Amino acid sequence: MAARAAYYLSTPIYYVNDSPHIGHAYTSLACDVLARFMRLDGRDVLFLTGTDEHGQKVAKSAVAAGMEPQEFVDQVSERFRALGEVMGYSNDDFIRTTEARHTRSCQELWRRISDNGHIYLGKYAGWYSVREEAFYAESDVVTGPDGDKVTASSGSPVEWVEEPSYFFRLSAWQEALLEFYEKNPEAVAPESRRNEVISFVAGGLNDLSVSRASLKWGIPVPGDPDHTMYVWLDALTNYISGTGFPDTECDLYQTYWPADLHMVGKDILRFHTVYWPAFLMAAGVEPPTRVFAHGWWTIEGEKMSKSLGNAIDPHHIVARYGLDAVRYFLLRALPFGSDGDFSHRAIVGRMNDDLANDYGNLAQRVLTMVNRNCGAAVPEPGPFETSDRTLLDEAESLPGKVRADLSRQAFHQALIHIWEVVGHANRYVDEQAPWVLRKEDPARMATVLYVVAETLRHLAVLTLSFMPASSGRMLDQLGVAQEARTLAALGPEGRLAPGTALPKPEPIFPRFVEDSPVS
RNA sequence: GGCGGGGUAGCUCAGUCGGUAGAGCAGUGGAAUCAUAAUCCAUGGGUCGGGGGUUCGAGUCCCUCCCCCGCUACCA
Repeated sequence: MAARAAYYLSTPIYYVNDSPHIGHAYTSLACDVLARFMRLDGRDVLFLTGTDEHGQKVAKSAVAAGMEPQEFVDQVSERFRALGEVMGYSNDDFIRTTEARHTRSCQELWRRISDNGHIYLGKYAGWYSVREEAFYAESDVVTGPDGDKVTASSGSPVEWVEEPSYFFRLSAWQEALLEFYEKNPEAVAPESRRNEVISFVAGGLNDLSVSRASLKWGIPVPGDPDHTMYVWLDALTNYISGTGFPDTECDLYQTYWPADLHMVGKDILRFHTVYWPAFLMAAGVEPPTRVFAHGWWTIEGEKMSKSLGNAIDPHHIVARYGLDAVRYFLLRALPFGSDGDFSHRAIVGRMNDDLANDYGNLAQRVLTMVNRNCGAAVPEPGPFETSDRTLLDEAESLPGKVRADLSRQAFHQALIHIWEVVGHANRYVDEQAPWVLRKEDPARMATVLYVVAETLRHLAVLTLSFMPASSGRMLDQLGVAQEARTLAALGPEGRLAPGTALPKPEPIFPRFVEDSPVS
């Protein structure tokens, strides 16, 4: 059993200036599968997502759109909520950095850091990229084709900024951070990212500018309203705002903080594994247990980019392939943490081979026989033979494997383990040939069909978090009651009750048939 | 430049403490016919990036070179 019943996980809060694309969908999807699985496993889950709505870039976009900033962010934040509905996310809360609860949380975190002596007023002078919300050293800036200064790495225009600024004494936290990584080997994943972070911190840290005097669209610095909090301090704090901070005595905070998992894309690894733990330690707050940085998607082999205009809109692929197929593909296509390629050919392969042929057809072939030959009810099994026991044992050992896989965010491995049983079950059906037994030994046929149905029950419950709708339909077809759809109900105690009436089965996972060529 | 990760069957990748190269997909042949023309079985002569070394024996250890990716540094 889990050492702790509560489980708190978060997506990053998404920057409202971006249009939702497959990358956002992917991060949240990974969290959603974990959240659903943990709930099935009896955990008390808090799954938080939301939007990041402050910053100079947002303010400029609002102006460009002819709107007040708040009006603008209200509108664009809604797109991320809509994405959640399309993708079927089960988040418990949706936080926005423009909410009062967040402002209060941010300002209190600042106060604590400041009271502990880790913030000082200095002067910032340097190149600043509005587009990237980031500062650049002189060495990273080059003169662009138009004579403007741009960053060497991305070509974003930069402007010279010189103003008073509050600084966070990040440089003082090097040793504490290294010790934190050392004592908490699970705190940064995957392993390769952990190495990167350690090597970055070991290379020395500079103090961090955490306020902007020229920026108005943000949270005012406590005690100095001329300054606005730097966007990353603002954004990261959402994770504790969502647990009721600064009311550290409230149930929410007591139950869920520190977070069990912050899921992030690899681009924001450093903010989450260096700055964020340092901010929290400086404020006397415990840092999160684990940060997992996943990889990027390419599209048909091409890097996703604005200039190529090939960013995938989740709404389109869900409309084309179906939600559950998309959910399955995104988590099965590659080892979680690696980069992957989204291609039409690949997703169709997974849909037809794994879902329709292997899994869906297994259910269909067995349930059809049950429907026609067992009075459309769960058959009454006789004594189990070795082959029956072998399959059932394997199905019953699956929850443990999947739980272990998902505890380290190995989604693909969990699915591989589940599909090993799908394959086993198909072979079992062929070997037992219930269509022959139907004439020669109906009692044995009933046992065989029962064993497969029971195996399907395990498979469907375990795929429920990945493909909620399809797996739910399969459980409907197996006559499994809603309250029995939990990991606790798996195993011998929760076996299907013989005699339970079953509906006429319908195919669950459709094959993807290519459109006929247009002449 | 430094650190780290990679270069294994047509494609995507596994390969634990060194012991005669594996999986899935695709291809080929066969069986079966309950099922979404789905399933099952059989089938891989691959210089394991190049070269050298250690060893009775090396994708698996050591050296070196080439290429790819990530992080990071530097640019007088």
